[in-house]
Amino acid sequence: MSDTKEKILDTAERLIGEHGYAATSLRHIIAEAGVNLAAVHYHFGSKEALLDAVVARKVTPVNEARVAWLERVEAEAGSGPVVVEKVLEAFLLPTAEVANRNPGFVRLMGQVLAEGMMPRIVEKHFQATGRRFVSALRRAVPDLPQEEMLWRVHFMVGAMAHTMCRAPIFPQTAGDPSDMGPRMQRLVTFLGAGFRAPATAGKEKR
Amino acid sequence: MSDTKEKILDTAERLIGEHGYAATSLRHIIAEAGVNLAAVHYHFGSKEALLDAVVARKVTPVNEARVAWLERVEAEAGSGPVVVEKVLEAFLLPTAEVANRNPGFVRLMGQVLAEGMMPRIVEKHFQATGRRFVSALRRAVPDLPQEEMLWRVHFMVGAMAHTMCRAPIFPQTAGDPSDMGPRMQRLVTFLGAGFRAPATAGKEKR
DNA sequence: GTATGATTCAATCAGTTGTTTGAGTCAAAC
DNA sequence: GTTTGACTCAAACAACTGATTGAATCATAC
Repeated sequence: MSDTKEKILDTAERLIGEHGYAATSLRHIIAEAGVNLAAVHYHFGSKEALLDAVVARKVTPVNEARVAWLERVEAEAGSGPVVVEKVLEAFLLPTAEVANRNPGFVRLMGQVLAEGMMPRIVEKHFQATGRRFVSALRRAVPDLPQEEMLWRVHFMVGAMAHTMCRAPIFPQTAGDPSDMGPRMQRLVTFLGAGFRAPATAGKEKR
Repeated sequence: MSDTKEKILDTAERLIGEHGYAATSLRHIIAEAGVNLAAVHYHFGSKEALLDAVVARKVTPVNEARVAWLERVEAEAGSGPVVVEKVLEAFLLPTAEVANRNPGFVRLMGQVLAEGMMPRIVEKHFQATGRRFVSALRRAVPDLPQEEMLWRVHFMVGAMAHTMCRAPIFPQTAGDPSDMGPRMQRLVTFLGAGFRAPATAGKEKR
């Protein structure tokens, strides 16, 4: 791959991860990358296509790692029940692994989801893997009504996106703030308990 | 309050809630509001100050309702333990109540948090109430280490923000999609179980 | 060496951004 | 009736946006 092309991808990944898609201009990117503006359109065609390329470059291996991990979990479970935390680990920990050698990418993924940018791009790169994991979760929590399951997946996406790209509001005492591992582990604990919770009673409250 | 000023606030609230702060221009706002561009700067001074005014207008009563509800919960608990779900209800259900007569505002609040826009604004309007609820949660889950508590609050904010301003990725079968009540109730169930979960073991996985 | 195709470059396009200006309008105060 | 202050208006500001152009550069193949 051309050196210029790679510099653009790297810089776009970092800047969009930091400031979001709408707030990051092509001129910010090319200035930091030290390349010409026209190179962006030459190599990618448009700003939106650049974002797509940035996402595509790294999300595919992550999704493959997720599915591979999930298949390992399902194989271990055999015909017995799947532990929901194991499914969540298969989904969340691959990003943590990537994050430690590539923090910019994880923030970008969080931004893509949190900013709600380009539903088309989200759909394109996450739909297939997403459905795969929804099935796995359904098997892990079989008693939960389908609708409540899907809401909980929605909650999970929100918590995950926020965790991947935002600094905590309240100061954390912990060690290395760039190490995603521990916080993802905590997230698994948190979400696992959430998925295990009995379905919400249909009563109106208060 | 001037008619023009109110129209600007209403329209800004709706449009920023729909598209985010960076993606909403003042000209979009004034076109839909049917007012003059200069009126924005006359009444508010700048785009950022407009956002501040939009948030301030309605977040104060919501935060007051939250704290009042929380005080009711704490009074009922007396010196006994506080139920974590009750605390979460005090935090989340006031927004659902507002949402049903004012959907634009809740989406805006979600955007403000999800887009990570204006940390200053978030701090200004949420810090005090936030600390109040962190204390209440600490009392509701006293065995949880402080650090893990704060992470869970972080997860909660993410799930909440996402729920308030994004359509679910996977199609939901449910009834009225604009009714925030049921989904907030489900969120309380989900988050409540998450907060109740025992602290994450410090072991490295895999 | 020359032709070829890929890549880079500065310059420019038309359109949008937040913001400012100064003249104009209007109702209430005197 | 005039003055005053609050408000609205069209017009313009400079800066920035994503995108396009056509000439210049480069390595490679012939």
